[in-house]
Amino acid sequence: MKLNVSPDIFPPRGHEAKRMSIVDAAASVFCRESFAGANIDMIAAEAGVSRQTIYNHHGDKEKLFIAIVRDLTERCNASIFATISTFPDQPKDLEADLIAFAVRMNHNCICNRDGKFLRKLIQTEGGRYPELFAEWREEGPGRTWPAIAARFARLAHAGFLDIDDPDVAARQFMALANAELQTTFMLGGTPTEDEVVQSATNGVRTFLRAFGKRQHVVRASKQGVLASA
Amino acid sequence: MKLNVSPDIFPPRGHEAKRMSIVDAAASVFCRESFAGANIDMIAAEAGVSRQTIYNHHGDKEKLFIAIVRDLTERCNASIFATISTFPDQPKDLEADLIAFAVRMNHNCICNRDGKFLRKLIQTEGGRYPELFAEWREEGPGRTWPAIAARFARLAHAGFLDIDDPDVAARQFMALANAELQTTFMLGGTPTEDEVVQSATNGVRTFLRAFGKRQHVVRASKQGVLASA
DNA sequence: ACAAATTTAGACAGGCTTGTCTAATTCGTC
DNA sequence: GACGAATTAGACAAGCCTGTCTAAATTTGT
Repeated sequence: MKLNVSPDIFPPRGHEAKRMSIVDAAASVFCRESFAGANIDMIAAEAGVSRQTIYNHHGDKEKLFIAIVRDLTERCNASIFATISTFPDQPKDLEADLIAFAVRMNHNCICNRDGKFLRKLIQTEGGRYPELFAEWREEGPGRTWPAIAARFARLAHAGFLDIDDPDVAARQFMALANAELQTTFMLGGTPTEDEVVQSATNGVRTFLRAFGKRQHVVRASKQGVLASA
Repeated sequence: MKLNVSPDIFPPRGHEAKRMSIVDAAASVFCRESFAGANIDMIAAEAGVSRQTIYNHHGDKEKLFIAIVRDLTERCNASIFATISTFPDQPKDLEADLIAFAVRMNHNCICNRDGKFLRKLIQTEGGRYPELFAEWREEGPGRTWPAIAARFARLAHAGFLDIDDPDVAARQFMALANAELQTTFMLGGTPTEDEVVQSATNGVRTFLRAFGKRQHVVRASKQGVLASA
């Protein structure tokens, strides 16, 4: 009798462990060397696995690459949705809460390993596998942007922001939060904690100068942001 | 006696023509295939030149690549400075003039051939030649950002904008103007004219909501977004 | 401890690429 | 038209990489 909880077809457990270490190593090597520059021996060495095992698991280099992108897309999406769920729906301090959200977004979805790798692979190999990356576009941006926009719409509806088009606002929010990190991202670098916070702070302040309720709130005297605490 | 005006060592003129077509083709192929995936025969074919000629001109694949990046950096810098010189110092219609400037920036420096190629090469191969791309960073962003910031500072000083930190404002301006084009850029695509104008328009409007001179003057009763129109 | 499945190291053919070389050809100039 | 420089096509060795194959060693479940 099997005590196997998951309905997977793969019998043992070391098998899955190998599979994961292959995927990890492959992502790293494909990012560092590009698809054409990567070779299976590097990946095998970095995964601590023999070359043949990689072929056993994934068939060939191209199938391996596709598996990596699908894997990264899935994991990144999970991170993004998890982070979106921490969006401040009822902020105590709107500025501070949005800054913290922007910083979380950076940490969990953009600057972390998966985020960096996926971004690099899309940029580098996007042209080579149109259908694969079209798939990413639908599953990724196609689903996450509306989710972020919905949160801003709710915040606006609750009276915290003055937004015409939530979709535009969502994209501008992220663009502003990362405005100072663009050059670093271009070169594949990772910004320091301070840089992330700095960029998020400046970005959110500008965002609130544009979309924050101004004197409307104070005008009626009591229904202010602080009142919700 | 030579009538050669330039002090170059290369005698004829067809020589230079070949050199240029090699550089063009190499940029295109390196971008499409990545450094490792590109091969000299492709470049030779696309340049309409024999393989040996490429070796005569550039020595080897790596030297050729470096020459391409230097060449693109130089040309892109020229475009950027030329475009910066069209910044609206004395705007008649601030919003319209800034939108037009943002659109020019996109056309001449980001969506054009050189801009797309240089960006792609930096993203793709940035990690492989740290010194080369450090050089780009100094010559490119290191010089262009301050130039843009200076223009915004002047505009603020002239009373058109309310800006604390011109460097931050410059980065945020560009980030906002391109906010809606990020996904397209990621995949190496070129946005349509409409998309560029749309993104620039939305970006500049938000920028002006944040930094435009507002109702300080009007505060007493007439303050509306519409008042700024 | 045993049997089945998996992994490993290594060898291997086939293909592709770089960079060199040579001999013939073309180009630009006088 | 003639000269010299540049270009061309093609062959070439050397190296690297993919993907397959084998036989041995290891792991896994019972």
